[in-house]
Amino acid sequence: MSIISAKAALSGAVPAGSEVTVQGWVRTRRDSKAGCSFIALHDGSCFDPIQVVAPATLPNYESDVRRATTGASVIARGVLAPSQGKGQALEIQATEVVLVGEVDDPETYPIQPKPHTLEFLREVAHLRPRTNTFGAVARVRHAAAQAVHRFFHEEGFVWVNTPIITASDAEGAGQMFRVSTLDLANLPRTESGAVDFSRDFFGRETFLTVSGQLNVEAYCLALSRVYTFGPTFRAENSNTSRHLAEFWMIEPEIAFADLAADADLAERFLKYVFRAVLNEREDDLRFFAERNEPTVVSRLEQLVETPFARIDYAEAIEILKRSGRHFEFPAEWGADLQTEHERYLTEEHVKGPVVVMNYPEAIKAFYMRLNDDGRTVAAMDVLAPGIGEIIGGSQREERLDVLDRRMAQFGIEPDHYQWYRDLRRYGSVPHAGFGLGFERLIVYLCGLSNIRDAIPYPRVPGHAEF
RNA sequence: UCCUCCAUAGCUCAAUGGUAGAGCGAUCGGCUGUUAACCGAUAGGUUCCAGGUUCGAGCCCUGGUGGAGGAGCCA
Repeated sequence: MSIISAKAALSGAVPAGSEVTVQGWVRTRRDSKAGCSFIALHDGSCFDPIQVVAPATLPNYESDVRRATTGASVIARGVLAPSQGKGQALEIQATEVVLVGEVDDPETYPIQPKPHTLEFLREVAHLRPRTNTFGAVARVRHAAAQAVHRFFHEEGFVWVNTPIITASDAEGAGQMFRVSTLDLANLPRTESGAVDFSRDFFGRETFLTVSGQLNVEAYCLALSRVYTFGPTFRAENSNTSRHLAEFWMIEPEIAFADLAADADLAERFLKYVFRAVLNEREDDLRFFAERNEPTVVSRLEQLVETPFARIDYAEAIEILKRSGRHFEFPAEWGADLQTEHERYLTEEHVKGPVVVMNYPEAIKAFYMRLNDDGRTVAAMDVLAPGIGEIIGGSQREERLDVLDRRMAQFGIEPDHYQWYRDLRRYGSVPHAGFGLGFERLIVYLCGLSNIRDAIPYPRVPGHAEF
């Protein structure tokens, strides 16, 4: 008698008539005076639970089966058989039911068999994976993460684990979390009274990383095609449905490549990941389409099949000006595109995904390559209907003299970036890359409205419970 | 950080300044190869906290705390 998952039981992978064991948690139990109880048992292996039919003739029927309330853990052995009822093709005709862990107070068990608000479920983050929604999010997140690694692996990329703890100053990417073992109540001081970080664990100030990009560039200029995929931290006090203090970022970097190659990579990447999730998590996506966002499947299918348009920033500004649309912030050359601008471009003008390229140099980061016109940099944003900006990237400045000028212009201390400058001194090549926040991808895939539901344990200002 | 809205039973929400209610969930019973079943009954309340106004505050005022949406910043 083999132990099988609900997925194996329901998918036909195990032939009907087999003696099997299933184990999981009770979603609902319905008692029938016909002489049995119906237990909807979920184990997370797929969206649907497996129905266990427990006959009243079981010796522990009154003592255990009738106490298997919502949330209890159960092992059931029996025959996988065609269901006599409608609603499922197969079910377990149980010959033995073991109540492994009961719910000691059913009244206060938070996950009741009824709809809950996502806000409430955030307060019980340790139990919310037992719900339809968060089980499905977890499976989609896994499928997407696997697809990310598979895509890069198949394209010959090397996964580089850039450091979590970094001594690099924020290059304008945001506030950083300090990492220190100093005694906060008794800080060592220098003669001038400043905190003496030379006595800290690393002998200097250190922080949690805000990006692995600069580190991964070094590996790019050796291994040619590399990427990072790991946790990233921002200490910004931003309380929105789109920001987390701890999130996962994906940052590929390619050598001997320009911005056009970067945009091509971004397009292939998104299509690969979306196609994989469409193929692998059809059950979960169907649920999200019913529950969250009706277009969640159709918009993914459309994005996979539509070639991404490419327009210049300057062209985008002209399109916005000619649109006749009133924007809260008028589109002007030199200003960054607002959310309302991005949505107009992708949802109404292009009516599909679009890559906007070559932004004014003053509004972009110091490491982005200065174009020959001297006023724009080789930066790109990928915009998609229903979400707006999903990827940001650039060709990097590979010329040391230009990089030094840009660092000076942005007021960046060159001493902290000697190793980064070295990459331009020893065998520099044109290279490019992009970054995207993994949770924003999950929000889009699942049709969620708050990024706090796209990560198991969200960290935001004021909250690090669980 | 700024703006707006919100906070009442385990959950979702009602309640003109005058006796705090319903649905769902839970418990018990009934019924049924059931489908987040159905029918009946029962239990369940510091109305977020601290002040204030009033004969009387869930409701009005002040200050907190917490939540949501939007903005800015960004991924």
